[in-house]
Amino acid sequence: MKPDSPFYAHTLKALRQSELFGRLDEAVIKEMLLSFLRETWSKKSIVMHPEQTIRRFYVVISGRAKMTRVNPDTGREFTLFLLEAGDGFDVVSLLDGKKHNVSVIAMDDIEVLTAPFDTIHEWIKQHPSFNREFLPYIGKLIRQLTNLASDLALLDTGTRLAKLLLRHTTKGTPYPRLRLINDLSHEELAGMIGSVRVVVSRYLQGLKKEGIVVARRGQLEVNKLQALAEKIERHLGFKDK
Amino acid sequence: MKPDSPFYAHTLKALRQSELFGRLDEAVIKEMLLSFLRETWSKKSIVMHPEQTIRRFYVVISGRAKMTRVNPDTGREFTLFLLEAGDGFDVVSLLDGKKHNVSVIAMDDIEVLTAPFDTIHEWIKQHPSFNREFLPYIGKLIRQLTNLASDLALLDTGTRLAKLLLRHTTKGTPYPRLRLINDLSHEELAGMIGSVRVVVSRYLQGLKKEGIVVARRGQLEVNKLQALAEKIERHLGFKDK
DNA sequence: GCACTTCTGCTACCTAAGTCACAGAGGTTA
DNA sequence: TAACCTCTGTGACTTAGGTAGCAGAAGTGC
Repeated sequence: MKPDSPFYAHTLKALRQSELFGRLDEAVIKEMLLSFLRETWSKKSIVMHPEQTIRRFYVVISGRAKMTRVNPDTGREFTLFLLEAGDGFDVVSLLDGKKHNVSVIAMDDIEVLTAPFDTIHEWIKQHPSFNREFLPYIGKLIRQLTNLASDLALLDTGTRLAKLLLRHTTKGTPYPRLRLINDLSHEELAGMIGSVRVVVSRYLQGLKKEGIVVARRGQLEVNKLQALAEKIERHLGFKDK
Repeated sequence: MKPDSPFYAHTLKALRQSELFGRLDEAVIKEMLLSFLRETWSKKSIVMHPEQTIRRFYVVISGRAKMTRVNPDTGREFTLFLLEAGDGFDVVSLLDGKKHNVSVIAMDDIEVLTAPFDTIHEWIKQHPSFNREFLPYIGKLIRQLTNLASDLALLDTGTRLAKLLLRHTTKGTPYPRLRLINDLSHEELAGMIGSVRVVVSRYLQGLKKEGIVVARRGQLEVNKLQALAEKIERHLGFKDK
């Protein structure tokens, strides 16, 4: 992407705020941005399917996307990651060069940057500072995945849902705010905790009746942050979040 | 570990055969080995608990260990990784420097090498060749975890068990061999697929009756590799293993 | 060789969480 | 504004997978 592009300024800004690029020297970021191509994808479109995982690396600039895997028998979809501005994919293929059986689907109209794997590999080699940001980012990914897996193995659906909500709630004044997932359908929420629409609906009813959440079609808010946290604590002792 | 140690030779050999160190120059391996300390741990002992994750990095030289997380309410244990010779832990804390809520427990009498995080970070910085081996290794970890999580979310217990067995079976002549997990108790196997002893026993009975596996106390073998694979295929279309 | 522990198999039972089906509310499109 | 689609709520039903408990087999330690 060239500096004279009409999108240059806000794209650069997004990179500056990202975990992967934010702490790099201005000159380095700009150099990298030169190698990136900008793409836009409309809501619900498939940004990357399994066959394409080995080609290019993507960075989300605006909007949300989900990385999913589907059970072809039942048609059930499981969301491995919710990707937002600053997130990159697919990290696995980038690391080991092999195909990865996941799809990435846009949840909003989104903007992404993309560059070939070779370019990223070159950056890792040439810019120790980039490597230094990249490694902790991968650490965060693994952390998320270990939590996801052990939650699935050890907790019931109600607790997993409560954790999902808690994780995305920020204590705001005067009210807490549910970030990033507040407008998702029950179907989507279910996909994120490895369950099914009906079951999520049921549990949400429970939370509504207790006054812990407030919901209307496509809009969810957490009302009693404390009560939500207690609900989870009672069911387990994990502190790792 | 100094070259005159009685364990030097076979430790060096183990490193040479490992994924992380195997392809490094002889001189580099030897230099690294100098910084490592050797420890031994007896079966069932806790090699590392959550509080210790931030201190040192470990590499397994011989024997097996499991990385687990426990639900304090139910006491149920879930095995995130089975670690064997060549595997390192804890990668997450190494990458982001934060505590990680996992324990590592020896499943045999084991030997490990250990070095402070700073040392490993230094290697990553100083030895591009090490970084080059390290990144794909992390890729493998993430791959394993995404599979673990999506299997838990999308597949039934029987299929997960079948996949566990298949994954550790090597086509040998004249018979296939079940590697690494052939002597584990049903309890341990259950921990690896996020289930419970009784349920695993049940499914194993089924497999025995079909002649797919042969088992006696603490000894499990796969007899009909093909049949096992078909059992899984029927239940899903994943090719990612 | 005996006592003790660990593992396996099996039965009976319970329940969380799934499927199916339908109706009405709320948005969106023509 | 009518027709359509998507989302949510709910009831009835099924079932996979869990708990509890016990007995005997197989190892282990003394």
